[in-house]
Amino acid sequence: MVASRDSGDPRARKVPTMADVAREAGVSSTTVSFVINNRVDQSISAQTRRRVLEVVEALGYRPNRAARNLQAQRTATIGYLSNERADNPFSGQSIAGAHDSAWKHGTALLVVNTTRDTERLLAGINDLLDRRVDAILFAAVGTRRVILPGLLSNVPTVLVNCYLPDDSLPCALPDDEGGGYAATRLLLDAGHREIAYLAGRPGAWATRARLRGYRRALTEHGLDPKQQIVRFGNYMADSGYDLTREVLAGPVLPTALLCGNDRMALGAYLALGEAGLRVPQDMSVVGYDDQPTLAGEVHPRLSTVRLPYYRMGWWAAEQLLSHQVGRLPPQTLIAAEVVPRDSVAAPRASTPPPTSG
Amino acid sequence: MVASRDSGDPRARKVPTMADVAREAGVSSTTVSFVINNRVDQSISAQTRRRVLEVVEALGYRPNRAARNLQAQRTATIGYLSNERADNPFSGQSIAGAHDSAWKHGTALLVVNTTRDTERLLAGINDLLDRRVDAILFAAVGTRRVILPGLLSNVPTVLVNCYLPDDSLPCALPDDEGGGYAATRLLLDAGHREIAYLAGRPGAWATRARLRGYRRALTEHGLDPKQQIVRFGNYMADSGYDLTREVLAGPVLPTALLCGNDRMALGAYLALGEAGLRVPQDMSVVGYDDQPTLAGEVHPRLSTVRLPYYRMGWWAAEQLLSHQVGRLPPQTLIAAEVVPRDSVAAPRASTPPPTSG
DNA sequence: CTGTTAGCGCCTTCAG
DNA sequence: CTGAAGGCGCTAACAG
Repeated sequence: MVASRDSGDPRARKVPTMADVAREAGVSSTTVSFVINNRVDQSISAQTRRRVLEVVEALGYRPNRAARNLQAQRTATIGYLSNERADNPFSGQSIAGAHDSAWKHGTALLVVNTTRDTERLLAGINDLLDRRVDAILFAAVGTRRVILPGLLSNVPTVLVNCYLPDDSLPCALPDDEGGGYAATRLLLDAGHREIAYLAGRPGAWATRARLRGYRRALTEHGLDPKQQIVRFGNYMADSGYDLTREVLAGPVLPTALLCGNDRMALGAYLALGEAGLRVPQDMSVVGYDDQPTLAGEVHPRLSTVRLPYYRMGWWAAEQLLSHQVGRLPPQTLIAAEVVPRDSVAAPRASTPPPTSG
Repeated sequence: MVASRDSGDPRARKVPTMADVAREAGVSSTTVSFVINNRVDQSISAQTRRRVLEVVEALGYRPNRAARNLQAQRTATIGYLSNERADNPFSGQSIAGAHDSAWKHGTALLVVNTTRDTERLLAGINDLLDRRVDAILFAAVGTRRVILPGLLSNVPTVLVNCYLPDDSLPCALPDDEGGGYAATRLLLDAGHREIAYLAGRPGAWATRARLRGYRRALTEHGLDPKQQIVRFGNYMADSGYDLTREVLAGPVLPTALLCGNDRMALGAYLALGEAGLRVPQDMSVVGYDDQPTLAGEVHPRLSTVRLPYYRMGWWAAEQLLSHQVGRLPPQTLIAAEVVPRDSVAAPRASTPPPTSG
């Protein structure tokens, strides 16, 4: 419920300025400024300070940031620029991470979505530059390589979820190899030896990284990756469904399905259900992403690996706001942690591996 | 790839000011201002205009918005304030809608997430006010009633996905009654007469509205809502799963399941699969929300109703930026459109209704 | 058609 | 311990 201050239209009452406070308190505006900003290098008598603060309170004075921005040559604002419309289930997390870090530093977040169009990207950067943001965080919706205009070298910039061909700007990337490794270990440690990998879109950065992790985990366990079933899909639930049916129709039945992401795992759930197989009793399933309102809610709750969107956003803003950008390595991997839930169990019976050589 | 303008550190080269342009072009800064802003009420000789533009180009001059903001007493910025951390799968859509509208108007979006804490909310509003945003869009993550501090009457404000007890601020709300009605009609039109409603959390605004729509559609079709199965859950997939099992175990089997949201529909899919029932051959299912990367991807693709997050955000920003706020009704319903996909078919056999009276 | 002057609201020298 | 003066970069008002 909003109680109108007065019956007139909003902002009718002139908002008090520092000069108003000064006049009312019988001091100069310089003094007011010192009090407002708690300047310790200046000594203000307790007397004066108190009077100023009283007037500030009485008038409801608040400093005008627009004026302060002009004079300070900084705006306590960082630009969050995304490479496409940030409306997927994860983008909010990355924005929230950047936001929370910024807020902690008394800084605001200006969000600008671009399209995949270069013109638009340029316009977005220019707008941010014109507004004199202190720094820019450029975020991609899906992990990828990007090409960016040189304009960005005019302001501290950190990349999130993407990287430049020449690594000329520091970036935060999800540790998908580590994630793939951890996901595989989860299954290995539960006793599985036949772990089919229902991978995502072939060629994608994430797909390749996760696959590397998968292979490394297998190898470390003395298993030959070449002996395992690996199929590629497209990261959509349907492809998980189709791939699972293919695998179920195949000659060798794995005891676990490692999926490219949670949506594919969901497709696997559906196909498994149709085939009369139970998760995890008949088949263990592991996803990837920890997709909000999905992974933790399906039945049985899906074991998965959390994509560190929030933390990437947070980390990038932290670097920007603590002026670390110059000292950063080209790429920083942010851990993707395993979220063990209910979709993994020990394999039913220890079936012998496809080849015992 | 970023090509550094020069080898020094960023911003080393002083960015040119309007005075620089004026000096270089041999005119006054007023003239430069007129040219830059394309002021039609002022007449500038083509000669002068061209020279100024050349210098602007040569120096790479761009107006400093911070300075302009101070002088213009407006910032071409609107604040997007959310009642809690906007990191769910939908919040990005609402931000994107507001953003796209703002961008069209040459306006930027300052995003501030608050927590459910009043202190923090107050701090967020004050920050936005201090920064002299031209307007504020207050968005709730889930549709609900809210209480807001009177501070907001100092700036044009529109609410999204929430409303005030006294309707003193205009708001955009999803037309969930219309959505519930449309979803039910989808099933009715396909020939279903026994439509169980697996509703969401009892008492929630959305639940009540959708239920009203459901009942209205039934009644219009000469069906008695009281004869239908209605169960309440909590909007999570698990409750859809549990409720579906309950219904399947019951004495009367409906031919269709109308679910409180897509996650519950997903739970229904899982339970149905386990029971050996196929969607839509054995049971039609309709969800609600059109949850991104979920509804359109499950197998079969889920028929649902799209929650108008993007459009609510867009609409609110439009009102704010076209100064319509004063003329708005207390509540504006934004249509929630049906998205027919593959999870609805005609009922297998026309079983007689539970009671034929 | 163009220039001069003043001021948006704040902060930072530099004097007292 | 406090005040006066000047300027951040831009635009509006008023001359000429």
